[in-house]
Amino acid sequence: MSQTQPAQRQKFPVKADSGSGDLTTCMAMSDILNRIGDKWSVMVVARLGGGTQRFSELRRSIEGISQRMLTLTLRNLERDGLVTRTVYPEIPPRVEYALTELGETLIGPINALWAWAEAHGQDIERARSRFDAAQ
Amino acid sequence: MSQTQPAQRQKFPVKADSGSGDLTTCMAMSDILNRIGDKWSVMVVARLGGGTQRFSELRRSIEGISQRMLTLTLRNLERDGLVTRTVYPEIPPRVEYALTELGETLIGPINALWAWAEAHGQDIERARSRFDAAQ
DNA sequence: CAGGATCCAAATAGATACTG
DNA sequence: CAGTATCTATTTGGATCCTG
Repeated sequence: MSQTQPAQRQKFPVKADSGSGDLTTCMAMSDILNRIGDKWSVMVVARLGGGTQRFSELRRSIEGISQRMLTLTLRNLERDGLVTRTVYPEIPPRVEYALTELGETLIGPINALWAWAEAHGQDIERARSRFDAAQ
Repeated sequence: MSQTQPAQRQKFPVKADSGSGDLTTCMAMSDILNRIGDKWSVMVVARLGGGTQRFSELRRSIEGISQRMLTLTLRNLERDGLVTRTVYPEIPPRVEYALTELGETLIGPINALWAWAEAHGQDIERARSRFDAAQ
């Protein structure tokens, strides 16, 4: 809704040239999905899209996430260069997380997906009920 | 997406108050990600974005997918109303899969993600190496 | 050809306890 | 506060065999 959408000139590699040209893209895609397609990453990125947040703020704002999973999710996002982790050597400790520039570029696509979810969630729900009833 | 049926969406405890309406979207988002964020769904949808395909065509075009996973993935996509399954009573059997209208609407967001993956795959790769080296 | 059924290995997630 | 460390439960995914 608010974020900039990256210009998108590229069509799908559906009609792949028979070369292996977009195998790399497939792999990259698979990779990306393994990263942001997990249970919590998108939620975290979305949250950080609103600005820097501390660990406990994230934990409170993401309903249902366990401490462990938040830690792991943040670690992985940091590893992939999507999130920065800043430790302030105070007592009690304070650690702040923020999106990197790379992380910010993800917000566009995520928003697109978010919008889709918002628009078609009920369609899926209904399709599911119909399908289940038919069994 | 298991041997049994469920693949239930994540249940988020809904706060009574709000006014933010954010939680519903969160639930829907969680839902969507559980569907299309799995290991193969996006690949299958992408493939079907190019038009109707038979089971074995899909299997060949999606490197590394097992028969079982393709079956399960297609079943779930069908259940969610994203894909249609058409059986032709011939011998040997022919089964064709295609996107529904709902499924087609997913292609936009998926393309956005795809483009992102294409554009930033190397960045992630490099960030990862750097992070791992720093440990 | 397009799967269904089983079995098993691996990856993920949650709960709990502990720490600087 | 912001984590680690463990242990366990659940979910996945793959291999293999079987069928109309």
